[in-house]
Amino acid sequence: MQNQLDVSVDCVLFGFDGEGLKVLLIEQGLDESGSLSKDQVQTALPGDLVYLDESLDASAERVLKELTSLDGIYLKQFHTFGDPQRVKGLKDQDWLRSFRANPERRVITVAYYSLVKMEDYQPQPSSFAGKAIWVDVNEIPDLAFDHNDIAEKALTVLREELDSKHIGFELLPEKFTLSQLQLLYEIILDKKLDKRNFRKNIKKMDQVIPLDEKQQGVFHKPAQLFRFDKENPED
Amino acid sequence: MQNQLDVSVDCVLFGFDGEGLKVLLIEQGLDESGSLSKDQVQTALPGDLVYLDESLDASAERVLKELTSLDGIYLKQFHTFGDPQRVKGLKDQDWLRSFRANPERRVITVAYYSLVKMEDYQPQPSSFAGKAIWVDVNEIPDLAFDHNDIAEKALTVLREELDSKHIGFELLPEKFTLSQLQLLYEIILDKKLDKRNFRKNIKKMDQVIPLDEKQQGVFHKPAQLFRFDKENPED
DNA sequence: GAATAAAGTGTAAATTGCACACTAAGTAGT
DNA sequence: ACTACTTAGTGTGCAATTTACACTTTATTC
Repeated sequence: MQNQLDVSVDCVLFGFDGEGLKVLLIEQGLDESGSLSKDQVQTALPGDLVYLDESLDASAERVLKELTSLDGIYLKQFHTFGDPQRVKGLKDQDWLRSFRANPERRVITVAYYSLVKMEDYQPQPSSFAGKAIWVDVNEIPDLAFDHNDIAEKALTVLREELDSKHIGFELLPEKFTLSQLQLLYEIILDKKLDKRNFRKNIKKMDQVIPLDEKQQGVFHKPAQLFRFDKENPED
Repeated sequence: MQNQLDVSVDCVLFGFDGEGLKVLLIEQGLDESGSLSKDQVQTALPGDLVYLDESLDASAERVLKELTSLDGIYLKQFHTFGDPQRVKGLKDQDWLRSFRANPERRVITVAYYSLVKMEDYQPQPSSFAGKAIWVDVNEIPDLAFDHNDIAEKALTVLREELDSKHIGFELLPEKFTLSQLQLLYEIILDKKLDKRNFRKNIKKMDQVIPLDEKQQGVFHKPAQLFRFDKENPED
């Protein structure tokens, strides 16, 4: 009595570059020859099959680490996608065959999202067969499988969890100004926030610690820098 | 390139009997002889392997329907459990063998929770090999696999989603009083609520509709009855 | 008709959320 | 050194929401 599906993890990796919210995607060619003709490029979320002796969380961490060589960053399981046709029924089965799944088999995927400081991001070229690219969340192209659905849901969940979990900081550099933080919130939530009210709220959180340091290299009033203290439990 | 895991769904089915919040569990004997010696009984959440051509949601609905023969009731995926040892590494592998999974294989499970009116619950004896029993959430015995973790997480998620999704009503009989509803909320949230404030909040929701009918057979002032209108979108 | 048991109802105070505009501090250019 | 520019930083009043709190009503039972 078995059903024998393949199980993968996919990771929606968010980054922020000061302009827009980005997602990391993998661009992958059809063949291994290295010759990428434009219309044979497939774009997908980073993901991999789960190893037989590895937990789901460990698997997602591994995918993340292969991309960024970073440990201990925010990573959250948010949904499992298991439509029978999500992989099998695709048009371009040739591409599939060369990618990672046997097109005769069904793959369900456990999706995680993750927030990384782009300053820490060090692409590891050899880890995925394709090239890693950052794409603005508003400009995500057609992705493989149901990865557009996965990315969309990740963004929805990020928005829902942003306030309650105070995770926005994870996307900023080590030291940041409150204006940078506010801009990030505005971009994620896709709405303007009032400066004074925003600052009032932030200053209630004692995970946000002012530094004895000011912003440098700007031609206007330099801003106070802050850092985020992960260890300090909020409530 | 395959990993070949088994995938199941497990369902945490909540019910309310006016006293406490209950969970439906399946009691299962070691052998098929029908002779259940007490210490060979295993208790577990209802669940099953996902069929090869069936979506995860459909699979959870099927499990639910096998138990209750009910359709269209609230059912929500809340987490996927995939520790490599969650099934394989158990002590009592003999029992496992007879249950539903090959102990040599790894099973990951997508967990759903669901809310059912106990008045609607009609156990379908033949659908699961074992006997279905309602157990108070505070008195859940040792369950198979990691089912205690699953049940605990389901309860956490139910608490979190109770307010935002207005799903408490799903647990009450067709016609209910506000006191019954308040008691249910108090039990789920495990705290006392203020009667007047509670009623103010409920009366804001236009999904809760007063009936031209009063409670009968009580030795005190009879209460107004209400029903819940699922169709009316809240916001 | 008296006792009992739960239903049902309003108000005031405290808290939180929201809108709103000016001063401060630095840089760049003259 | 002064002016223009640009973003940082700060407080208050009003509205809305949340919280705390106690008595009257309506039925049943004896």
